[in-house]
Amino acid sequence: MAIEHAILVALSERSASGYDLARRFDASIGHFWRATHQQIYKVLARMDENGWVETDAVKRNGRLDKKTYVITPAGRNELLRWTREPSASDVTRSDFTVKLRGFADASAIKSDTMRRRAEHVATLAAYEESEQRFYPNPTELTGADLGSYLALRGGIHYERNGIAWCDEILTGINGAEN
Amino acid sequence: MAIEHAILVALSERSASGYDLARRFDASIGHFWRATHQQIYKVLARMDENGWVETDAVKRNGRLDKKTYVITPAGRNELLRWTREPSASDVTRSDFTVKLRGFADASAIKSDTMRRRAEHVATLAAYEESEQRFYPNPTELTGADLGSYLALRGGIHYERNGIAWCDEILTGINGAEN
DNA sequence: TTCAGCATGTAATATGTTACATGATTAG
DNA sequence: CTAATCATGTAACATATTACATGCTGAA
Repeated sequence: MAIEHAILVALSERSASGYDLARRFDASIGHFWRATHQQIYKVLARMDENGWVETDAVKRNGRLDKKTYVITPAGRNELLRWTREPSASDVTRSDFTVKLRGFADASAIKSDTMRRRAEHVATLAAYEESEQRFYPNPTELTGADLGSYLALRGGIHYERNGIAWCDEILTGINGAEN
Repeated sequence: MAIEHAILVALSERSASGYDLARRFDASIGHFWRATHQQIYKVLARMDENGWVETDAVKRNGRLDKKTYVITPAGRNELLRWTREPSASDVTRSDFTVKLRGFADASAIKSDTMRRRAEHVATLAAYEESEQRFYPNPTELTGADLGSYLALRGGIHYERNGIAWCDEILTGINGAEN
């Protein structure tokens, strides 16, 4: 009961095909909810049965129809109902933290930490570019734009935090070596 | 291929029954990897077949044996092998961020944010207490103790970051109201 | 005697991943 | 003409959750 809602949010921003949604999940939404196209197609079919979405199918000689999914009033209603429920706390499953805690090989952990740090730096740069480009005047935002901006800010916080933690890990490991 | 490793880490610290592991997953390890007792029992059975763990079963008249799981050399080997692989980036699935991005009901999001902030504050306090109690001299730590400490530090960073983000969300929503 | 905690598990269901399958269109 | 991108899906498998089932022990 949650990928449905992520899809509803995506469709409330803009109608899309399954393929299109998959790409959007790879890009912005994927930063806090990942989904493959196979899963998206299955869930969309179920949501269609529920009446949360409608399709606008376009025939394509011989091939499967191209479908554009549109959120229905019932879908918007469901999104609203779900928004009003307290949200479950985030389940962060972190292989890396398991590894760190096990500490089976200090030098492997060290190089993994450096690799992760570089990933955080790259993602942060991408987020900051989006921030500058799309939200030059954050204090003037309202509604869905404000929500998207605050979600992006969450990503920025998360990446900065990740970098700081990596630095602390590296300092800790280097200190223990001497 | 990951809850196995979390269990191996737990068992490398200390042998335990399935029930015991479930409790440890509720407590410290559960902060970065959650698992129910049902899942743990199933996975332990598989790990036993793989030879990663051994059981030290105690008969209990009529009832199912009480089993204490012990990590084997093969299990330690597997843990080492896995540690040396680069770790997959964390999959953070955040209902809350989906909600925030959808922004279907500002006042519901506001109260949810306040609730989450309080959770972060409480968890942070618990972590900081552990830090003070168990790691009074962090610069002297080595090996698994250092790993556990750095994992805890990750939790502390995470909670502080969560609080800062909640504050930013609340400021943003309050600003948009005026 | 009742409730919490210890202790083990099965079964059904839901969710998510990986592999496979097909074919058009467009840019180099 | 070849590779990438658009576009849809099925099938098999793996993983995780929820409901159910059982029974002892010790404290209030």
